[in-house]
Amino acid sequence: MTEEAKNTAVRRSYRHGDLRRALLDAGIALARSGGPDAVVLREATRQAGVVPNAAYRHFSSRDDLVRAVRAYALSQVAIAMETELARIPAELPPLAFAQASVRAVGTGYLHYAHAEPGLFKTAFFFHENVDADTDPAKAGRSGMNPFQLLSMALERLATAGGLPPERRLGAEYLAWSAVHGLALLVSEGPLHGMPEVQRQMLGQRLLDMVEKGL
Amino acid sequence: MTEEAKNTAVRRSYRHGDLRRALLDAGIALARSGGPDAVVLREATRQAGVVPNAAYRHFSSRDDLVRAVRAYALSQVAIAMETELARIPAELPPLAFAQASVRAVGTGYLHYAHAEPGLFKTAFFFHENVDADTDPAKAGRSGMNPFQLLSMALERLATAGGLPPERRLGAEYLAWSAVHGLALLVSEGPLHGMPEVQRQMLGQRLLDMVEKGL
DNA sequence: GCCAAATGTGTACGCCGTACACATAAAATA
DNA sequence: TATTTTATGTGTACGGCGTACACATTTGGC
Repeated sequence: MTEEAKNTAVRRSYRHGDLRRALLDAGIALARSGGPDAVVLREATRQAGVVPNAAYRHFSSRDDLVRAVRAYALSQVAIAMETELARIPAELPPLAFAQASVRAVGTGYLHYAHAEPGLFKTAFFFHENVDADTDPAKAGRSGMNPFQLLSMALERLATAGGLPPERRLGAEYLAWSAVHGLALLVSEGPLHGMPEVQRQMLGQRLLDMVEKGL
Repeated sequence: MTEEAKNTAVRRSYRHGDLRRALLDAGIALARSGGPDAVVLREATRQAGVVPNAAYRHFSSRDDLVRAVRAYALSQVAIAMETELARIPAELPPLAFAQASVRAVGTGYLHYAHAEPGLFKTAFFFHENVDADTDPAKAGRSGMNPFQLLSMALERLATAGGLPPERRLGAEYLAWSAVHGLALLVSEGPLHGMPEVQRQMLGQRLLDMVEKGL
């Protein structure tokens, strides 16, 4: 037992080893199964096998913990988008490549919202404590956040001639609106639990709509 | 003082008069300034000048009170939509009338989301306790809920030939997605506090997108 | 080896939702 | 009108939450 007292295990020594990590993991697990409201500080400390107040050595408040979980969730969303982007054949003609990029970021976004509703909701749970630098997103794997990835895709589209310059400004928000709305209906709204096939179908039609209507 | 001890007033007699109404009013006020999470039962009873447990004679739980507030908020959304629908000149040619209808319901929805972010969020706060008959909405003034009003507008569009039959199925959800997404970005998201003009502009462009892309 | 900094503990407070027994006013019945 | 039932508000209590403050223990630098 060279290394004991790890993240989820109930440690035996006074010191924990990496309590911050353990609390974050617990917070992520809680958010995964219930969204941001389910991230309760005392429960996280319980899972880490530590007294409630120990958390305050690593997070200044419950909200601070939620923020950390949100940063994680946002990076996961970014990764989901990047994964879809990576599937695009590089040899595609410019316009097709750009269109595929827009669809890819949308698909990744929708996919994550369906696969991890709780974390998705945590990632884009505005409402409270929105500080400018955190919003709309934190880091991704490529160093870009979800919003930046969307902007990039739309810029590709504009450059390739698929998006008239006069419609460029604010296009991120229009596309984001459409995709975000469907993501919510699917992840926690009336479309929750919809069969996979129908969900993908609806996602594709929504992206058609965005592409045609932008 | 023929009638005293009304809604917000702190009554003097043992009986309140209409505690249920007073609690609902308080709940609405709380939701208005902070969304569903701000609806705290004890505060509502405080505002009604009554002991906490008195609430349980009228609402079986806090969630029950929130549900009542949500029903109110939904009816207000419906009314906002109906108000916009009423502005449409009846003598318009069928297709134009149908298109105007779709825009009207979208505009009403967006307008309410901007004017009453807290209540809007309460109205469409899925996530918890979604029971089939309550979802997606409760009653409006015309007896229709927001979702039904949207469906009606889209049906007009389909009938007028503005929406190909093969694209009719699920069109409500596509349109709803787009509008709902923007409503969220505006009411509690990164677009919160955006100047009125820009907001309306963005709303119109979004509805353009929906119209062209559906 | 000693001291200071970092990290976990103990105790306590005021919120919250809500269960249960009790008090009182209004309505129904006689 | 007198009495009983029912509706409605009160009192007390419990456990859970976030978190403030003082205290204990370990670790790391000198």
